[in-house]
Amino acid sequence: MTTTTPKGRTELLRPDGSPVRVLVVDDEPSITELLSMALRYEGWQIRTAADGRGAVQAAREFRPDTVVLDMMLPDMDGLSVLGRLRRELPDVPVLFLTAKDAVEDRIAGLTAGGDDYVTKPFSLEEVVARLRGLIRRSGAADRRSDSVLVVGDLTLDEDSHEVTRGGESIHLTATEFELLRFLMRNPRRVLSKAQILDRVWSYDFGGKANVVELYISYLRRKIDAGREPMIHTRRGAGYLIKPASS
Amino acid sequence: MTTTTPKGRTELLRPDGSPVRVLVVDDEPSITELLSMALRYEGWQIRTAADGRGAVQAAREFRPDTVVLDMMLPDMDGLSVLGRLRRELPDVPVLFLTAKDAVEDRIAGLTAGGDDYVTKPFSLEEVVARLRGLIRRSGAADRRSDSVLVVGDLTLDEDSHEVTRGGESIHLTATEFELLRFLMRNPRRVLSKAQILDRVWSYDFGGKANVVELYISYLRRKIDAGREPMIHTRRGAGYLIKPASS
DNA sequence: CGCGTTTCTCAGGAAAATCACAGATCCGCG
DNA sequence: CGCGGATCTGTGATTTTCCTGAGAAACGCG
Repeated sequence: MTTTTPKGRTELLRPDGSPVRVLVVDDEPSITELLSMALRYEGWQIRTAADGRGAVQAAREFRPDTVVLDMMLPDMDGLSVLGRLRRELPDVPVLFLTAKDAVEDRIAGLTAGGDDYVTKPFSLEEVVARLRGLIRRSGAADRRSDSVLVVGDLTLDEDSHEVTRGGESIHLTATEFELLRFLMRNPRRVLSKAQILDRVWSYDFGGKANVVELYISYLRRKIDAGREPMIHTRRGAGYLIKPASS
Repeated sequence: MTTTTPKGRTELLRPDGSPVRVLVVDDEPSITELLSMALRYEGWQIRTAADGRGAVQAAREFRPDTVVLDMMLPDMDGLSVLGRLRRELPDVPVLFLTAKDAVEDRIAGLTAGGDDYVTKPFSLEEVVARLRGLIRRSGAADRRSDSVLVVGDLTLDEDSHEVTRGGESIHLTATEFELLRFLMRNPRRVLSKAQILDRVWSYDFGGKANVVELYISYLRRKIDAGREPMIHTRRGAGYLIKPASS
């Protein structure tokens, strides 16, 4: 089920109308904190655990709808934790966090059941998007909630990664796509460069804030080219997207 | 009966609209877990058992539409289990799991009655495809549900393994066929290399994700050669297939 | 056992994406 | 109207990702 808040944000809810519950398992407090903040902001209920033992117990008590699981835990290896979680929560999809390099070798079978993973360092937009996807597809939320964001004549499909304006298909790079998704998930709302940087770029990004301007510029060329602009600058404040002519 | 979800996935249902029920029998928890995840994702209801005794009991209670049966069980040999299962479930088709080498001899005779088998290590695509075939042919699901996938002018017949584009027949190797089937069962959806690997390659595959690129390349030569391409790369995300010109 | 086919590894090169830098442009304000 | 900070964008270096040829190993089959 989805509802739309007065501000235009859509949020996922469970069929009975209660908030989605997410268990976050990672031993680095900075990560669990970062994720907690971001996921609470989505309107979800969060519980955190720092190790496998705590994860299993939290799973038992908290009965989450989905789990974010770091594969690198201090007390037991990721696969054992996964096994025990599965015993507690057979139908709950898991989003794995893995180190960038450890990826290739053995994510075996992990995505087979509809699970998913992101590599560290991740961007919050990516984690949120993937969690939304997992929840949506698992049936914990109403299945009819679909994967298409619409603002005016602009559409963005999170499954096919397809973006269209006025029916015309538009090709975006991965970063452009995430930036546009973030804008479109917050239509008519001014987003500061800092917010955008924190959300769309990975948490360890060391570069200049100028990249936001740069990518806004890229997006405009592709989205607004020739047409009535939908992406607007609020000098000294940030950017916002809204339907043309309003 | 088949229904089509909003996302374009088709799922098998029983004539009364309830989900298909599958009993999975294997003594290795990692296998039952892997299969449970994958088969649940197909929208089926799963029950597992770890030995012959449990299998018979589960059969009696759960009344599955089909059974996945490891022929190597701890308590009794495969044939006895099969016999007792048959007494409980006379008309239910069975998918045998067997070790790669111990195959040919006796299994061949067993499949005469409409059953089927796959050898360990298997790929999930293969298991799912064969189960779908068994269910379809057994009449547990509506018989009209057919075995041909169609995307644009590309067709793939899961029964005859025939592939055509624009009417022209195309010869694919086994791996190419499974990859294309997976793509075509998820048209217009971006599939990551990890997803593809987990689904199309066997669960013990230790190689690099580069094989996916390689086989995509093979497929393109055969499917897209000269024509308008249907297989598309989403850099940093994965691959997807969709009808040409859209 | 030998041959053709299939599967897979490896590595070079091509293509695309990301980002820093810097000069151009815009805007609000005095 | 002119200034200064904020924003925009062209250029090109760097990094990442992807494609594909060549060949080795495994397999299937007669």
